[in-house]
Amino acid sequence: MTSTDVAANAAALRGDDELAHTLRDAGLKVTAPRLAALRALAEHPHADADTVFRMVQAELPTTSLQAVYGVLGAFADAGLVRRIEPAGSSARYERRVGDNHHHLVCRDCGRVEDVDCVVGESACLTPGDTHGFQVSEAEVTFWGTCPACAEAAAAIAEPT
Amino acid sequence: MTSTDVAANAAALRGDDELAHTLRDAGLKVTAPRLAALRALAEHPHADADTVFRMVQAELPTTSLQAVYGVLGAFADAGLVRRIEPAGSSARYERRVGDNHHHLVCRDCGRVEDVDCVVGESACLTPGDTHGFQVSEAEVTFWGTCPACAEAAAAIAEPT
DNA sequence: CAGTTGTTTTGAGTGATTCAAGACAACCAG
DNA sequence: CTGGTTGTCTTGAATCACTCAAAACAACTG
Repeated sequence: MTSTDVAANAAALRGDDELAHTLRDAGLKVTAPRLAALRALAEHPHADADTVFRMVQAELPTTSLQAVYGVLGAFADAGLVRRIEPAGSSARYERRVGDNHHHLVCRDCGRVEDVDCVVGESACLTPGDTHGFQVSEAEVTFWGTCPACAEAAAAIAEPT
Repeated sequence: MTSTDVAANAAALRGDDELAHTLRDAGLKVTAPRLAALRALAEHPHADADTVFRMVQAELPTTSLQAVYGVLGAFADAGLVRRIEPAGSSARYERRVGDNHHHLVCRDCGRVEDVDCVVGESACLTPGDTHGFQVSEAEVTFWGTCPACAEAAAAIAEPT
């Protein structure tokens, strides 16, 4: 192990310390796959299970896909991550939780970006007729085309 | 066939006439499974593919599930129905299309109800930061508990 | 009424996710 | 620092919603 490796490792451990606290505070045991999953979600804020799996596997090659599903499920149950399921893509997980933010989804490539609520929350949160439902949350998804896909579409429509 | 059957049949045919127009106007051929699917959607305004399948099958026993998927896909492509995919349930189809209305979904049983947009459409439709996306649509889903599930939960929490 | 085009049937396949059982590891008490 | 308990991970298999493809069939056009 070189000295840079040592430094990188120390930094990773320092980061892991914080992540470990996050896990313990949520009442979850601290394990390597969980720390790796949290790190993966920090790097890819709207990753799907397979993306998390590949990133975890990169450092812990024995990790199974089912373990990742288990980890993500436990995180979601503990309120540590939020699970979103945009129509047409597989489920995505994000650590930004507890604030009422919404999503912008690309119809072509499925890319997801966060957007903050534009109008006041209370207006967003209250439908006119609740049909007797006890409404607990309003989820807003903006559908559109991301810059990359818009460019790609333009290139096809009008080739040079 | 009794006289009431004749009357019912005539009414059904009159109804089918309207449905046939709907299909033709959308550029689709008129077939028995399609008429049956439209009728199923009129009766169950947020039915999933399997529900439509069972209803179509009740009057056309030879109809296959794949035919229903084909029919619903053709309807969606033609803009005749809107396909919604609430997280955690299978895709649902509704004939109410073209107006910007939203949905109320029960977290427990998946029941879906329509709600009209509360705040002005334009406010709903514009996120603060679009991240360069060309935004075309805003989809709002209200999550909550339907009256039946709320009652069931109360009964479990506080048994007599 | 025959031809063309689009639809339906039949049969198989896929991808995301879940279930179950046993091996294993983290955390607590001693 | 060690053993027991509890929760987590591995392995292997199964499910569900949905899609694909080819051939049989039926709706509309002329």
